[in-house]
Amino acid sequence: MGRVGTPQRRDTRQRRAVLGALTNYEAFRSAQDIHAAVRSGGEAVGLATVYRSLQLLADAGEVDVLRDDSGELLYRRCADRGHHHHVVCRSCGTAVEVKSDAVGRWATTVAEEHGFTEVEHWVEVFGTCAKCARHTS
Amino acid sequence: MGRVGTPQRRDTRQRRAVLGALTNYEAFRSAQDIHAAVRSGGEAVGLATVYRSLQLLADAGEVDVLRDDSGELLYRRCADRGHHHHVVCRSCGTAVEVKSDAVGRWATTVAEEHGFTEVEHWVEVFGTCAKCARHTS
DNA sequence: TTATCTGCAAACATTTTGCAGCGAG
DNA sequence: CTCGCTGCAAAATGTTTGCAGATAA
Repeated sequence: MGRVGTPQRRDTRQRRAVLGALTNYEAFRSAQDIHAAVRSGGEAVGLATVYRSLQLLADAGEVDVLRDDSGELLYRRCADRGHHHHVVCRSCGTAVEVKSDAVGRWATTVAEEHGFTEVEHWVEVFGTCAKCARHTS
Repeated sequence: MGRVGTPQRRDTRQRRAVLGALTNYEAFRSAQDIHAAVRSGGEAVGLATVYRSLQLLADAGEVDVLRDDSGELLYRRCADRGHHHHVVCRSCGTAVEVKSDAVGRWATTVAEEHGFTEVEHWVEVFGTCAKCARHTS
């Protein structure tokens, strides 16, 4: 009879490196950017391992994930582990965490009015942050 | 001196076929699904042409685009040409158009409070539609 | 006639996966 | 000693693009 349930998680040098790169970093970044950051920090970690670690962290709710316009996945470790949204800078990825029960309630209500169940909502706000506005103008 | 501005749009059999497949179809579908639908309707159209047509239609605001969980782009022709959101069925793609000035105002306000400009928001609601809930249960 | 469109195949970019060896527990 | 993890390279996926010929206007 096969093993069920979540396998043990091991504490490896590579996973510590990925988590380290995410900690206290305010911008959403792609897996490739994070990989580059880890490497330039002196740690040798394979790209596939970075992808696998990020997936694990995302599944565990340790990091937030969103897609940019081009469809690339971006990752960031947020202070708030609960449900929240982001205001993300289109140009540098910097993000601010935002809470709003109102939006969630609106989504659920509207969906249920149309006969939908198991309602989930996805809200992201994009803009140009103050710093990037200064550089660009 | 080179030509500037939008090139002429030609009315071809292929584009009519793609637009036809989108007209009065309530679900969001991938380019590949739409391609299959066009073909099974008896029209010979290349996949690349379908992609190009959809891009053109999307740029013109004639069709709405969103990404599903897997990152695939889905297309649908909506009645409302203005800004609106969708409640989309996770399982069949059927979508209901929803208007909400409140959500837009909330997004803009919150973003500006944090110093962001050129604010844009992205809101989609996912759920299981009544029909699919019946089939699955 | 001529600029745009089409089809095909090749190119792309991101992400996933198979596998053999490594290493945490 | 085991079973999960890693690195690499190969595969998979969805989408885009170059080019030569077809075709609206």
